[in-house]
Amino acid sequence: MSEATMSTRERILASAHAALLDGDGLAARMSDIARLAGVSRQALYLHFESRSALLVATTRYVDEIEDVNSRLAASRAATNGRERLNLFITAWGNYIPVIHPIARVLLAAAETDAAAAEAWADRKAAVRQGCAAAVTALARDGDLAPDLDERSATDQLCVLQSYRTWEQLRFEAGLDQRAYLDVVIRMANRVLIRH
Amino acid sequence: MSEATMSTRERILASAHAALLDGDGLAARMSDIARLAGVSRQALYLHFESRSALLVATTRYVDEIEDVNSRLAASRAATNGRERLNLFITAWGNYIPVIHPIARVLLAAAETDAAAAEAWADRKAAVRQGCAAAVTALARDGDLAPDLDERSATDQLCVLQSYRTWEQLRFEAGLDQRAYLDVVIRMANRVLIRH
DNA sequence: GCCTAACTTGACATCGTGTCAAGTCGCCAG
DNA sequence: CTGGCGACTTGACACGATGTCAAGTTAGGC
Repeated sequence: MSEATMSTRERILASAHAALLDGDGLAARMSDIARLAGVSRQALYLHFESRSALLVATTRYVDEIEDVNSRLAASRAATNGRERLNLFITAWGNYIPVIHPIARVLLAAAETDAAAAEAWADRKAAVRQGCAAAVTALARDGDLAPDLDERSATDQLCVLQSYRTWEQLRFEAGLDQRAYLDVVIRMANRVLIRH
Repeated sequence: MSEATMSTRERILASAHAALLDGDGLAARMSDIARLAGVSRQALYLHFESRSALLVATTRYVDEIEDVNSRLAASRAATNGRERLNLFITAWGNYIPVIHPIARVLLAAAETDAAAAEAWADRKAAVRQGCAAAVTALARDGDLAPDLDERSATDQLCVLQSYRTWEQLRFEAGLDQRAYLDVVIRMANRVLIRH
């Protein structure tokens, strides 16, 4: 979709996305986004209630153009639990960098804004569902560690799959994306799998 | 130390601590802290350069009155690596709730303020040192999983010990402190220990 | 040619941080 | 006793960001 054919709303979302990608996205102001979109600052408020609402909408917009659903669908095709676990970790783990710039700002907004907090909670619920499905598949195969119930196993997998874990391993430990995936897959397998 | 005998600076720090503990600490304004301390808002700026500087100082203040050092010292007395690992996880894991209200706000400030970011980085470096020491002790005993080097083992332990992991397990998974410790100890043992 | 929806323009309220200058008060040295 | 100093107060102000408001412009459909 070229700039010219996009509706104003779409141009705003695309510009918000761009503003968050670039440099210090956290500092992106409404006026910056408006300038990028080539509209007035007030136009933003005609389409979105508030900065938080715009951030939430931008998150959904990126989910859509990056097609998060089909990325995650792959893991559902796995024939056994262990494969499903690894495919899910890889699919989600490779999506995190894509939404990271937006997630960062959304999370900051969530500290003070209820709508942003809820939007973030939704995402996490979705990830948790994926984790739970992988755990269930493991349990069905008899591969789940015998001291774990599915609930606790899901909690533990969620921690390993979390956005914060990715942030820490990538930026604090200094791993590259490949090494991050290797580490998380290793940890998940040791934590969850019977052996 | 009674209120009356405290220096103004100490009263400000104690009030900042109280303000962050209570309810929505993130919303604590300079004027709230001043009111609690019984001084003018400007007095805060006579003792601290900025809100961030006050937050950083408050963190150190709490570390001091809660004696974080002696809490962590216990694990250094362990006679073997596995004991040291579990003692360290317990000691730090039990300190997290204590600094949590302050850490939350400091972290939020760190998103935009370099001094706050550095203060937080310092804390994490200290935790990492503790993690590294536990890993080294495991390696010396020959208990470290053979596919791990100490560097990567430390990265993995740091994730499990992180403030964010605590937050997620306590507030999102809904575990109580005891269950949190059990989960992290279990994960750390499965991830790190040869078996 | 008129009407309407979408957008612009510019002014304004609000809130929190941080700064400034002048004033007050108690205490200590000479 | 007094003068001065350091610590704190008071009130005003600048600034930057969000969000609101009212009036004006413009392009397209009828």
